[in-house]
Formats: sequence, C-alpha cells, structure tokens
Amino acid sequence: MQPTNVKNMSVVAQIKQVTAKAITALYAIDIDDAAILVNTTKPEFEGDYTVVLFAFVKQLKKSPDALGQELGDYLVANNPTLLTAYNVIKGFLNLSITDSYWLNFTNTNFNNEHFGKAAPNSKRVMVEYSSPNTNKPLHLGHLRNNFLGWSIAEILKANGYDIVKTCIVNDRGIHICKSMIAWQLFANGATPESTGMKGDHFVGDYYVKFNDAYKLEIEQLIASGVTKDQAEKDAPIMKAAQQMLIDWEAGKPDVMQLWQTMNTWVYAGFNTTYNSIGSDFDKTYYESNTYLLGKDLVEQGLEKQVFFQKEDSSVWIDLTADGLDEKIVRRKDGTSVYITQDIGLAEQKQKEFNADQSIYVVGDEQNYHFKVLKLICQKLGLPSADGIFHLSYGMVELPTGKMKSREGTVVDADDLVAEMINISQQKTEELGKVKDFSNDELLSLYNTIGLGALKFFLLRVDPKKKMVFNPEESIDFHGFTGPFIQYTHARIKSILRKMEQEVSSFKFQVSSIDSDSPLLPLEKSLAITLELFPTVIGEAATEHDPSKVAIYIFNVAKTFNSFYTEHSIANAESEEKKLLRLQLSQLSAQVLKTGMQLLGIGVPERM
RNA sequence: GACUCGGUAGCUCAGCUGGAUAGAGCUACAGCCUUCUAAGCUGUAGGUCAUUGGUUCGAAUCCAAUCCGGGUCACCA
Repeated sequence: MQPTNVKNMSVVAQIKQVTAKAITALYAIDIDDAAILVNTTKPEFEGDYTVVLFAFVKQLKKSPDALGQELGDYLVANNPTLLTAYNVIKGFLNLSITDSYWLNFTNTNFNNEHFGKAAPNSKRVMVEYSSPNTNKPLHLGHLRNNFLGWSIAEILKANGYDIVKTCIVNDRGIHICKSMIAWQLFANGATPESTGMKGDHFVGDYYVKFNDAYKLEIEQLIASGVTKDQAEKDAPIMKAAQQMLIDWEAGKPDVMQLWQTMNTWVYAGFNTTYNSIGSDFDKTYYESNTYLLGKDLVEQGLEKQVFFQKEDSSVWIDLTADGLDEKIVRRKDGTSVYITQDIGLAEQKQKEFNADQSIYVVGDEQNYHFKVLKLICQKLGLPSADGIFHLSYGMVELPTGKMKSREGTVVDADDLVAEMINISQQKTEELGKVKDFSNDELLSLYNTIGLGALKFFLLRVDPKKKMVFNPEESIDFHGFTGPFIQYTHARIKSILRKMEQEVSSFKFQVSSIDSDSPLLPLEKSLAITLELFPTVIGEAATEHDPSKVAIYIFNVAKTFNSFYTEHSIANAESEEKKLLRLQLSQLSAQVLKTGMQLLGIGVPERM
C-alpha cells in the first residue's frame, strides 16, 4: 500500500496508518502499519472500526484501558476529517468515522465506472484453463475449470495485469484412438451432420461404444478361460486402438485423415459450448504439436547434471532432497513422458509471451505433478520457473457422490446449461415482469439468468475445496445466488431510470448534509460495504479466489436490499437525502455490475 | 503404508496472518406488497466449530496425537 495517496487508501489502511503514527508520537515507538489489527466493529457496540489493542499492551506497559483512552484522544484530535468519536471496551478501541468521510467517498466514486479497478501495472500473466480431451464432451467438472479460469483472468485484469488466456487441447493419445476405432467399427460412415448431433457428443458416443465393446470382449475371453488381466491385454479392440496409436505416431495417412476429421467434429462442438458459456482463449496449443517439446531440455538437464541416466538409459531427476521421489523424464526408448512436454511447453510459452506468472487451472489430483513441474523447471534454471502457479481446484461431486462415467452419472455441460436457461425462462414467465420484451431480448435474458445462476453457484465456494453440486439447490434463484444479485441490479436500474431527471440535471452532487439528518445506519453500512470493493478485488487476486468476489457482492446486494426496503429514494426526507441515496444506489449498481463481470456474469437492466 | 488436503447449524458454505456473544443461504415456522421490481425485506428456531491434549491475557483459527473422508504415490494424462 502506498501511503502517499491518502485518497486511494482504504479506510482500514488509513486507520492503520494514523494509529501507527499516533503510537509513535505518543510513545516514541516505531510500529509497522501491518502490525495493527483493525476489524469492523460488532453491531452491538458503538463505532465503525475497531483497533485491537492487546498486541501493544505488553510492549507499552499500559493497561488496555489507559492505552485506549490515550490513543483514542490523540486519534480523534489529530484526524478530524476521518474520525469523530471513540470508546474503549476492554482492549478494543472502537472508532467512529465521520459522516463527511462517507459523503465524500460516495461523492467521488458514484460516477466512476472503474471504481475498484487498479491501473495497469505492466506485468503479464498467462492463465491456462479448460484443457479438454477431444474424446468426449465437456462436463460439470470442466465448467468449474472454465468459470474459474475466466474469472481469475478478469480479476487479474482488474488488478492491472496484462492477461494471456491459453488452452492446451489434448488431441492425441490412446483415448482418441479408442473413439476412432469404435467409429471405424460401428459407425457405418455416420457423421455429426448425418445424425444431427453435436460433434463432441457424437465422438464421445463412440468412446462409450469402445468401452462397451471392450468390456464385452473381456467377458468373452474370460468365459473362454483366460485370466482377467490377460483378457484386458488381449482384447482385439484394445489391440486395435494401440496399433492405431502407433500408426498415428508414424503418421500413417488414413489414420491421420480420420484423426483430423474426428477432431474437427469435436472442435465444432467445443466451440459451440465455449461460445455459450463465454470461454475464450488468446492462444490454443494442441498437444499433437507440443508433445515432442522438451526433448532438448532433457539433454540440457543431463549436461547440467540436473538429470541422471540409469543403466537402461532412461533419464531421471532425483527430487528426494525436496521431499519428493525420483521422477522419470525420458523413457529408455527415448520417448518423452507427460511431464517432459509440460516442461517444454512452459519454455515455449515463456519464449512466446514472456509472462511474469503462469497460472495453470487444473484439478487438485495433479497437485503432485505441478509441484514436480515447478521444481524441475527451477532446477533447469528456466526463466519461467518461479512464475509457475498451479491454481488447484477441488472436484465437483453430486449429492450421491462422485460423478462416474461408468455409472452414467456424469453431468453434461451442454445439458446443464440448457436446463438452467430453461428454468430461468419458466421462472421469468411465472413472474411476468418483462412481457413487453422482444423475443431476442427474452432469449438474452434467459441466457443471462440461467448462466448467471450456474456460474455463481460454481464460483461462490473456495476453489481449493471440493464442492457438492446439488441440482435442486443450484437452480434455486433465491438467497446466495446469481439471480438474486442480478435482480438487485435490475431493481436499482429501475429506480435510476425513473429518476432520470435528477440523475442528469443534478448529477447527484451532494456538497454538504445538514446536521439534522446525519447518515442513517443503513446508509452508512451500505457506504462502508461499498468502500471495501477495491480491497476485495485485490484479495481475490492475491489469493486466486473468485469466491471472495462472489461473497462480497452478495453482501452488497443484501445490504442494498435492506437499505432499499427501509428508505425511500424518490420520496426521501430531503433533497440532500435523495441525492445521497441516488449516489449510493448508482454506486451499488456499479459495484454489482463490475463484481459480476469479474465472475463472467452479466447483469440485466430489467428482469 | 507414505505424503497431502479437508471435517463449522438438518443441507450447502463463510469465518482460519489468534481477538468481543461463531455467521450467511437453503429448509421449517411467523410476519411484511394502495408507496421506487416480493427473484425482495423482517423475525423465530437451529452449534460440544470431529475428538483429546498443548501453547496464552484470549483458540473454530496455531501445535501434537487420534478418529473419519478425499486426493496422490504410473515409463497415464
């Protein structure tokens, strides 16, 4: 925090600063701002913010009470624009902020569309997310990944970073070959066009068909007296898939042709899904192009003696000193393993984009992998190494437990999105508030609400934690949900539309407020809540946690709704009050809009 | 087994750089639409913060052990 520009400092930061100064002035002791604990005051006590004094009691050899009195006196006397009163209860120094401070705050920010956002800081961050396999369509787990990736990118942008969004498509490997084999065997030349299916679902079906056929062959083999292990190896369809992978790596023309055709189908399907959920990428990497990367780095690693070779000529790194294992980086046959291409890709990204940080949005089952990846890159001395950050997120489970493709409990992304949009249509029609909307407007509204509900549901919990997706609860549009916030925004916009006269002619300038009508509790708590926005955006970025934003804007919406129910804006007690409330309303709408935008969620003008 | 993450209200989750009587939403119950959108607001009910011990002025938060659950420990990705 730069103490030079007081105007841009949060209230809490200012309190810390003046408290540190006060302690220095009173007791000739240097105190770091960060050492001072400031909380919001509990509602049952008088005051807005509380300085916790216990930490200094011992050092200053004062009783909490005496210290509180002295500090309080000094603070209020020396900061008349910020503080108006104090009281001390036990070791807590409760401070009251002046009304004029809050009036000034709303006055200077209500018309600022960038409120909460930081200026560009000339640092670049790459965010890799989504990273699908091309053998099946996206599911609920991918949605969490996509929403997180998009949101963290937006949050970092709001903190001034230059963002490059990337996607690595896993378009090669045995799983793709399985779909290809099954298509050859069972499709009779069918295509997405001929069947009217979305390409990714079409290909995914053949992946399922492969597994069905494979299972059947295993059963037959076992019935003929073969052991299970042997049957799994011997099943003809599996052998065919493995052969196809070899042919693919050899570049056999007909295999390449089929591979390209089927991937094209899948990409068409993915693009539809990405469009509907709002995912986009500045750069897409394909594993078929990157899987050979990193080979030269293995050589370099051997030269630098970061890696070592075993008798069978396979290449390893010893990470036991770092509490991990030995890890292979090149097979004895000279082919590279997964982590090798990741090292290579990290280097490639660095060359291409030269980012200060590289965030990988990947599930927590790969925690170990990314720990290893970062370590190896560091030991190799790659310039990108220290910037590697694994944004690890927990699995999405159903109330019945984990999603299992074998049991058909996987929630398909397209289905889910469609269902959410459907439900938002039903609810909207039931309420009948937008009967004058055109068809296009209606469709766009259903989309905004349906996706808003879904995205908010998946983003409102800490990414690191696994979460339960309850279909019934997630489609609830009340309480801690996206639609609740969208609704609050629409409400505010409705008021602003109705009071356009005031909005345009007075521009809401409130220069003073009469002493007869100080800030009412709900007015003040709304201002206090709004003032937190820049701090929250900063925290969400440093902790890579969009849920911080979700929880915060829910709070803003709740606080606004209480304020709105209690106080009339159009028929306020005085002109000053009316303008103040208009300012608070406009700033609330602004914060809700920006906050939702950071989550990738739109807010309607009406709903 | 080793490593790792978690266990907070009936359910889903906040709170965890130690601070006042642990908070939301959902559910249940009771109220509030002649006044700016009731997808709203207000209230009631709901807790041994997994257990035990420790650290200290103070522990849901830090430490240790135990119990329970997830993940990882592939020449898969």
